[in-house]
Amino acid sequence: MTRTVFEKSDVIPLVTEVFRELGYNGASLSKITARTHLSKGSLYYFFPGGKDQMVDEILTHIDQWFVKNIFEPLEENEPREAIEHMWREIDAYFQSGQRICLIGAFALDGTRDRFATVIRQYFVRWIEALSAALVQTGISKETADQVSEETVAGIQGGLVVSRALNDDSFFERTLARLTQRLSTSLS
Amino acid sequence: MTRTVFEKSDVIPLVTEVFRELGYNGASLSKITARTHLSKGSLYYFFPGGKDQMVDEILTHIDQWFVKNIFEPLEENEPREAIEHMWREIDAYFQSGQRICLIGAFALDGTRDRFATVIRQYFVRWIEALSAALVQTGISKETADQVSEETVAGIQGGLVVSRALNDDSFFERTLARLTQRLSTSLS
DNA sequence: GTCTATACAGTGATAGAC
DNA sequence: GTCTATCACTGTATAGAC
Repeated sequence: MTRTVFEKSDVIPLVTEVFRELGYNGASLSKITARTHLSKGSLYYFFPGGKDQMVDEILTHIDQWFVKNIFEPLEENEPREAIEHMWREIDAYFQSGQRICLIGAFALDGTRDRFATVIRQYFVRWIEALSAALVQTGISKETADQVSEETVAGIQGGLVVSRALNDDSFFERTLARLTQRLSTSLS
Repeated sequence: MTRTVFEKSDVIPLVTEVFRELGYNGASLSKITARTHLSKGSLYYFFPGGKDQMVDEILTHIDQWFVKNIFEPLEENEPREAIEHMWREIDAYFQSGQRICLIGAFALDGTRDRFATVIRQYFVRWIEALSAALVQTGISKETADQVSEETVAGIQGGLVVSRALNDDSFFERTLARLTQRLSTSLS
């Protein structure tokens, strides 16, 4: 009889995937226990506040990942390099379109209002960080804002349609088009 | 004591808005009864198959609307005119971003697998109809396909981010950018 | 075509043993 | 930090009166 002992840092990624696949309401406690192999007791040990606390921590966790791996590099590093880095990270993170953006999905859901601040901040910071990097390369603030909005929305749209078609290549093509548009606006 | 009597054609739009706001799992029968002022009994009279039948008919209803108002015009009318017509209809349909695309939202949800065929077909036909119209204007099939994919994904992304930011103007700007891109590729 | 009453499974949450 | 047992409640669905 094996007995696995977890810490919270192990649990969050597990629970995240359940919400990503099933959405807020679809991810019932029994579904979560089934897929994580953690009992309700254990789940409530880690998250006394229940599902709301789970989602709160999940969103914070995702946000932190993006801050560290995408936003801060855009804000602090050499801009052209940081932008190339962003494309590689995004493709890897969304697993070429197989993985959706939980924050984007929650934005469409009735879930939005409950977590409005985190959801909003995530997109605001992404767009602003990208725009600031573009300005650094010498293009105008106006163009930079436009291109940034187009890029971030384009990624989200690529995820939606890629999943609707059940075709990863759609996301890949979307990423390729957006990358090219962005580098065109740089030169 | 007023007593309202409905037919199915009255009921579908009402129920649609509940699913649009709350998602498949969020739209419980009690929420639906509360917002439509129809009892469970009446709901099951119209949809004996329960929620699944509701969603089936809702998606078909939405699809038919798009076929009639967007896809067929693109396929049959003068292409430039049909494309301009599409932009106007899309802006009105999504109420400048206040209304989400239910089919897109379901694509992100665990709901996708249950209604995979309708969801897929909707996007396939939209992209193909738009591409065909573009080819009619004389541009190459390759470019037309690219621009069509970019446009349809862009609209979806605009809806996601607009709702995440709780800012209708984001959707309006997205539509404006996409319109311009599209007309640029025409000339 | 409307409704209420009812059945019964699944839900989120808690208590307490190990 | 793990688990099972149990709670009140909400979920979908059905039956039958009007």
